[in-house]
Amino acid sequence: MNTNAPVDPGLLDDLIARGLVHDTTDLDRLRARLAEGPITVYVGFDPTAPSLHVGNLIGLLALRRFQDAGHRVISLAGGATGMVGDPSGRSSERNLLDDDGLAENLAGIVPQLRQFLRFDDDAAAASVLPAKLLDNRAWTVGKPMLEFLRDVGKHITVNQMLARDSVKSRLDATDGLSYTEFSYMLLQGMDFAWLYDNEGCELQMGGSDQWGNIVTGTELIRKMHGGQGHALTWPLLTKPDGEKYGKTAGGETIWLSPALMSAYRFYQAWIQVDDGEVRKLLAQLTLLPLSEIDEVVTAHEQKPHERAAQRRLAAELTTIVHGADATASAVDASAAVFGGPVADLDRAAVGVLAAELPGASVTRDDVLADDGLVTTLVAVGAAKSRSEAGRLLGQNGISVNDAKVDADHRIGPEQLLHGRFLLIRRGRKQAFMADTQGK
RNA sequence: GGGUCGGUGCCCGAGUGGCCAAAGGGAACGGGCUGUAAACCCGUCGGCUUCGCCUACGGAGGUUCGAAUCCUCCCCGGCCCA
Repeated sequence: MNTNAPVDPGLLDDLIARGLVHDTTDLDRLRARLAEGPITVYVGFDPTAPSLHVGNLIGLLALRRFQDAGHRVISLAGGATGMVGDPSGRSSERNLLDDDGLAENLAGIVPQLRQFLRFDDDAAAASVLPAKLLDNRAWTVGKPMLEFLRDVGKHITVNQMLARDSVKSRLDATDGLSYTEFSYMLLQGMDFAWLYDNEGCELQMGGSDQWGNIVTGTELIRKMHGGQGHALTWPLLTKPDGEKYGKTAGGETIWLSPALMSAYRFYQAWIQVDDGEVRKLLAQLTLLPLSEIDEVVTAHEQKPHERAAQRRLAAELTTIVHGADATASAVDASAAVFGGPVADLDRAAVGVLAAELPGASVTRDDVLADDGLVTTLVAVGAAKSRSEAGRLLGQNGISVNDAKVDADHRIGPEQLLHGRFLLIRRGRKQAFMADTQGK
């Protein structure tokens, strides 16, 4: 490897301009180090769920930005740390994952980690340094406890651990903090120190809630190896009200896995973003150059009703996560749902909707029954219960194939699109498909 | 281990024998206005076979005509003491 390979000198300033730098250890030193040549950097992802979600997107893209800028990146699957649970940013104790759950989550996440970076041949083709994917179980699982206490624990005082915000807030809270979670920062710190020692990794990045964990790592690097580690954190993605980002209009987590959230729903989540948020999100979550982002935003401000900025944001993100084809389908489906009458859609277009929209299959008899509407609303997920379905109907919140319906509405066979489908809308933004499959 | 305070609906938080499916706030959802935006206004916000019934106030019993509210035991957490 040519350690003198050219690196993009503008990387750090670009990150700052995008609002992606919340805090760093000694910015000047980091800047100087980055100027010297490729650095090895890592971001860790704990398998807390079977898929990554928007919250992880900044981290994935951060690695991508570093790789594109000529650096060597490591994405770390937290198979070990995931067993313990990070108390950072949480007000209550985590439930421990069992082995099966952990294995399942890892199986879901690891391919996603691969998806965002360039490995081996792909890296060669793009002439960037190949990315590396590691699992911290490799150096953690077999670690004897006494060795851990002597090698790692000895270097960190409980005094500093107690001073961490993540710990302090939990000490003040009524739920307390278990010793297990308290120890989390040592495990993560050990990761950084191990990567420094074995992979030459000098920089760890993460959300601002990771600061304490990361700095524990730089501390260990200094004490165990006499080296200099750097930390860089970005602000957590939050909504204007300070809530963590990651929920859709329907209140569901924005997952990256198509199995958990279709491309259409993912696309819609971004289309609906507030005007005030869109520039920030474009800057932080896309790879578009800032100059282009400013153009898009300016255009949007001139004709806000066209929602060009939201469309661009949604398209960019959906492409990154789901690919160009899925994005095209999502755009088509969106046009169908929010465009003209669905009765005009051909069979293929309805098929796309059926695939992209949440929904369910129901029997023709159930749909056509006296209470078929309510039954269908619940089956399809438009209402959580029959009570809620009734309420929504009473509030004028439901339409079937574009037409508002009331509680007395009875579904007739002529309403079935292409003899089998029903487009159900709840409110302005949510759409569902019922499919009788001719049954 | 002892003492003490506490565990209420998605969250926070009132309630301390009937008027409680449980105040108030937040979130969320629907309607109106819009641009699939914000703000604002109105409404809803446990379930069901919905003018009634069922389930629910950490768990299990008990007292009572009647309990989220009283008693007993248990579980969990905070704080103080050991």
